[in-house]
Amino acid sequence: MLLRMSSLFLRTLREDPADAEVPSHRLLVRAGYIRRAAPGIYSWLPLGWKVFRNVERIVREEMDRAGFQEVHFPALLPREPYEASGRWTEYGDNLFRLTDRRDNDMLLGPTHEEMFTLLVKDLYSSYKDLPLSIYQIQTKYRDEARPRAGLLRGREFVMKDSYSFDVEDVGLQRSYEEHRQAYIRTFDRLGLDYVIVSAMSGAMGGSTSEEFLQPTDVGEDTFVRCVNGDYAANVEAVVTPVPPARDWDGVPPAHVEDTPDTPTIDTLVEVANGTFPRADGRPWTAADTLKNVVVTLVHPDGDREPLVVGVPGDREVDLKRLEAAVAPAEVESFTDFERHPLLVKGYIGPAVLGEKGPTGIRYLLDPRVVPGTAWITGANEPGRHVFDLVNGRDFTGDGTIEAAEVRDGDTCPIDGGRLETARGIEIGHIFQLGRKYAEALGLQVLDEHGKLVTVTMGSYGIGVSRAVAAIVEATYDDLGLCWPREVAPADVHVVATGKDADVFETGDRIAAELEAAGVRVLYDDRYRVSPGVKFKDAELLGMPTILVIGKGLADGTVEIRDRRTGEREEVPVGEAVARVTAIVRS
RNA sequence: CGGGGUAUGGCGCAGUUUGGUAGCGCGUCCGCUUUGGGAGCGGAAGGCCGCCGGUUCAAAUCCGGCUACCCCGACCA
Repeated sequence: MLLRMSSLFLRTLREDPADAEVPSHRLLVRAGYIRRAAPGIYSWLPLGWKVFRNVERIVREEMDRAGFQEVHFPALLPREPYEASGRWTEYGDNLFRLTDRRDNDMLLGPTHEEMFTLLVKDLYSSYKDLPLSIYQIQTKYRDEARPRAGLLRGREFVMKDSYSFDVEDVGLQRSYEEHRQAYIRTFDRLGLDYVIVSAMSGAMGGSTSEEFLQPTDVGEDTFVRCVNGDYAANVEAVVTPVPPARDWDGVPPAHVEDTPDTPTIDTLVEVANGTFPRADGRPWTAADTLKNVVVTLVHPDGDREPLVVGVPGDREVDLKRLEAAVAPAEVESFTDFERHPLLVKGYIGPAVLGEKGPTGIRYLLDPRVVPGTAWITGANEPGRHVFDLVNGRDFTGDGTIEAAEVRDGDTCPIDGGRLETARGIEIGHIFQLGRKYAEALGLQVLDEHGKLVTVTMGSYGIGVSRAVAAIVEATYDDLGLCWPREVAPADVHVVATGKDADVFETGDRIAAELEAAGVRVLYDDRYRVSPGVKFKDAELLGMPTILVIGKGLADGTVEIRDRRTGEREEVPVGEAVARVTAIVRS
């Protein structure tokens, strides 16, 4: 259907909207693709809706091609299934809740694991029915504390979510791999320049998990990748290579020293260098100290447990990494020093820690704190620290934990190369859920021996509306939007400039012929609009090819421009349709 | 939830310090001119100045309270 600018429901803005910061948000609003309806909730206008549906179509085609079957659940859901899985309470304020006229609790679905699981349970009861992968493309509702950046984090958004059901673990791995391949094809077609990173399954339970990230500074996820290209991971999932254990021969016995007024690492290093210079003359640094950070874990059943994390003093504890490591427990700051008199704030040391120590508090160490390493650390008395305290000789932890911050330049766990940090938008996430939901909701089938077994599941998501924004972030330039052809609202933007009837007659004819040839056309047939306005709009709106009909017509030529490269070519009017068609099909 | 900011026509903003007819640019409508890089001239429509209360002869402006939105952080498959 030919899109005519003269009647298209569109108003482009000459200036940036004041409330939009990130490029995708700014440009989509300015180019008249979306409008804000409420915080984190957007309306789609004709051009935006076309892009959205193109993205949705590509996702659907690739899911169908992989043999997954599409279903469609309601967005408005009853409370019971979410009560059964525990998420009615777990989701907390992020759940949009409402009641119907009979006062029954309802919710707007934030995600649909429960519904899928129960549907399969309803219909299937034999191992012969499996494996099965089903999906939907559905509007999801999450009452985010802080929606931001337009489509990147909304309270209403569209997600494609798939679920796989298998009897055995190997089957789950196969289903997972099928989804992984389908995602690769999907994101390739969407024109994204994504990175696949190892991720934490976090609160979802389960084991293997990977994220598809579109690298960009405005992304909300931080990930690392090895400069040698053999490793990429979300910071939460980064594995620290463990240095070899060291020999502690020659390390003097541990000795406690007075270090007044040194509650922080900085003050400690200063006093250590001033009062206790090292024998070899090398100055103490923060990396020589062992920092013991107390936090409170809140377990899902409500139990509160203090935990001490020991990290080299030059690193902070990264709360996100810590939470990922202790999931499903949550982390709160520790304030209860009154009930734990042995914990001396600012001077906490290993001597009182550990499940077998005087406090009985679990003590987990950063992987860098290997046996044989010597540390300056708290002596559990105000103003006192212990020097040359050796792991394995003088203290041990209850295990290790990945909770220290990850930094640019850290070491790759695969080949020892340098890790670089970057930000990205999460556009897809695949993981092996395992049996958590199947167990909670009683999804079992009979195996070949007639025995009931619990089904193992995988869960796979693509943020469809978010992908629209991610594509913009990956493709925009100074002039405006710049769509990859397959998701663009049209293949070619035909611009008629000038006032001659000839120009518009030619434009009408070429637009019609292009449409007849199967080329999607946006036709700027606005009369009495100056050429400058039309060119600016064409660049802002971002169709991949622009065909200008104007002053060249006197010489029998029109101009074809590539929106991305800016390249221009003059072609005879008679060849314009064939030329554009060839470009579109190439 | 903590910190910062903003709220004036469809959009972007000035006006608030020092109370006195509500303004500018863009957009929209009408007329004439203009047509290869966001045209010109003339005319017009469009505003409970976020809300509630107070002070005052008089409040966009001063005072008190509230709300909404944006940004940073916390939170968030």
